[in-house]
Amino acid sequence: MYKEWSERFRALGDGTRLHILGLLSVRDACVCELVELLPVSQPAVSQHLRKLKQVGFVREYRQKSWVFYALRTDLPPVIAAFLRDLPVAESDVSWLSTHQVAISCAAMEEGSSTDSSSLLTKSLT
Amino acid sequence: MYKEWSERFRALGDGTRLHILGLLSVRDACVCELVELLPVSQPAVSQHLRKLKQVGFVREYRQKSWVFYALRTDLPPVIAAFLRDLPVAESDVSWLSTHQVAISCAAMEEGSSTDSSSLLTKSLT
DNA sequence: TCATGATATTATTATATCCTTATTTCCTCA
DNA sequence: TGAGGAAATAAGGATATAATAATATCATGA
Repeated sequence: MYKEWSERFRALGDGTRLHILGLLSVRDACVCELVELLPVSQPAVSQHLRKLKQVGFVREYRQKSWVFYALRTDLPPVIAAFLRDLPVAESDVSWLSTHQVAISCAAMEEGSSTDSSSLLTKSLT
Repeated sequence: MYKEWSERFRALGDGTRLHILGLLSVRDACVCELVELLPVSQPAVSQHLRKLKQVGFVREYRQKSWVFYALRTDLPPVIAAFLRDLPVAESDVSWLSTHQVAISCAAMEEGSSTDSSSLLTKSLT
């Protein structure tokens, strides 16, 4: 009866995963960006993302060479409410706003317009 | 930054503890009642209660020979909202409603009126 | 199709978690 | 004050978790 919710909460019960969710609440991000912003190795980030995907908190989509992760829009209301209030470090927000490596690269490589914000508004398929 | 919340969620990340919180959302209960309703030993129940107390989800108070546990009323809003929606097995609800061992004993022993419901409405000190 | 870079998986280790049994502590009340 | 019951703590073992390093997979573009 409580198995599903205990799994969801275990997924939230780790500082690194909360950090990831906070970052994704600012904008979608690819794995390499998360690796830059988090104090753990790339495999560790991958494993955390897998866990977050298993419980249905994030989805992934491929953009050029990069795998982007995004918060799902069909989160349980309690979880969605929590993530809305989740604080994000100012330094993280500014990094994501300015130093957008992968998004810049993607935008350049596909020769699209200078509006790279379209990458941030992907809807859940 | 995320330490406090990850600890709270780790406390919720266990089926037995969610079960306990569900029971306490019906009414306050003493440890021996929880032991009867849960499929684990008395020390295990005590340890779960300690963890729930450490993160501020429950409080304890003594009533005669028994230690009662109750949900705190100053929970973080997200947690309070979750607990309001948390389902409780019908069998648990009926056990707590009818087979109220410790409360009956306490009421009898202190020779009080037949209204044992006062025990259920303790406010947080 | 092959090389490359991005991500995922595997193997391993250290630590944390959760259970049990045994024991101790702490109230209550005779 | 001391006997008895209720609950907490301690000790120990099995499993889960989270990190790393090493390796494998996979998509892209030349």
